Amino acid sequence: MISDPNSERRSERARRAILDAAFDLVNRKGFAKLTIEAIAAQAGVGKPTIYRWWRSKGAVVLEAMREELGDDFAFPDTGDIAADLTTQITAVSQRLVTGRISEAYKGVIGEAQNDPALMKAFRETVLEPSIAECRARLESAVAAGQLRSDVPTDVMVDLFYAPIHYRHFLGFGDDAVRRSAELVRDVLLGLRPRPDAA
Amino acid sequence: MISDPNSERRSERARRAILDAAFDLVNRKGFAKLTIEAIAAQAGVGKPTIYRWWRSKGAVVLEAMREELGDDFAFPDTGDIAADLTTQITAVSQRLVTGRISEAYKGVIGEAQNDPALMKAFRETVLEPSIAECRARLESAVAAGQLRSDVPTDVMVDLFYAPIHYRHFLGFGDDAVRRSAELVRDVLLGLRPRPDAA
DNA sequence: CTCGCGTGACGTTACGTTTCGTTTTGACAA
DNA sequence: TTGTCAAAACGAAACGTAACGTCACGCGAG
Repeated sequence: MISDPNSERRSERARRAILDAAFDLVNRKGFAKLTIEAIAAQAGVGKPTIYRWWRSKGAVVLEAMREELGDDFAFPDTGDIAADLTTQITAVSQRLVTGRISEAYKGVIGEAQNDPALMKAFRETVLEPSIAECRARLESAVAAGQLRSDVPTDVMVDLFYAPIHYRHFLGFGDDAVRRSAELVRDVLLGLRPRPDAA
Repeated sequence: MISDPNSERRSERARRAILDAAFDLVNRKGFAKLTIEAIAAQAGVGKPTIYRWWRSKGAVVLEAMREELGDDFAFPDTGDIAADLTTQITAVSQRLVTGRISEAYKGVIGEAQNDPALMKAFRETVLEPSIAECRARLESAVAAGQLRSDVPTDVMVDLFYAPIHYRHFLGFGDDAVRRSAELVRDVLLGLRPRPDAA
């Protein structure tokens, strides 16, 4: 590990080339066959430059994915919670399974299983912003009386996000996308307010 | 890759030693730091013997985990679906997060992201038997009028299994176990039959 | 002048395979 | 049931290869 580089003198050109090369390579070769040496070669950069600024290839790919993703995690709010959830959950599922970041996403989470710092970074920069947007939308639906109020919204979030990730990581493939609308419909069957006390 | 060994002449002694060493090492070192060479050394076995019978360390660990797990995926059936689900989902969550197979489970699924054959084997030998048991129990509950009949039971299974895996893979740790009973309770709020047509 | 940069080389680790005796095993004969 | 024998799996060792993460060097930009 190289100690304490001065980030003010950092080369933006090298940084961009590294992230671009990493993102291109992870999609063409897959995360497992991605190497720091290949990133350096394609980026026209020295290996020490990569090791100077990132702890692992997982960290590089996370940052590349993070930039590809942008910082717009906004949830639509048309007033119709069923429509908004169907739109967004399907979109997220599609982005995970068939989208540009699919390989990077799987790879980072796989590596993060053995790298707590990487897991922390992934959750803070990718997962939690997305969860927060979803929960905010669900809370507004609860306030509008469109969803029951006796199930915590963070559990509701899990009911939508967990199946998407579960199906993605466990290799259900396109099936996960196809069934995402059905998932939203079925979960909403249970999350609608009910007049009686069952 | 070595071609077509005769499984009738296979050494059970070597097989046992390899699986035991793999399972011990994956728990002590973690899956990422597990190597075929270390397995061979600890098992007192030559590397070619491992490569002769398994395609990768993931395949070795899967088989070791599979044997540790046994083939009893039975779901309790006391007639009370809430109690049975709470018991079993909590148990499965605990086994995943803090149990003996935790490291092996995470490692195999991580490697399976880049190894379709391993993913297929994992699903067929571990995941699907467990899902089948869960779904059978849910179907009997539907038949008994304890659960609504307008949500497919395979979606119901996902509502319980997906959050467990999702929380495990995304590093929620012990929190996943602590909240599993709450999860069952909240999901059941929505899966109970409702008298009205909302 | 400083310090990040690219280059190239370093020792190390693990890969997956090959070679080579040794030992086990199933098949067959008595 | 028991003995023998060839085939094949075995353990050990060594191989070339790939990528690791680090270091030393000289260049060039701030």
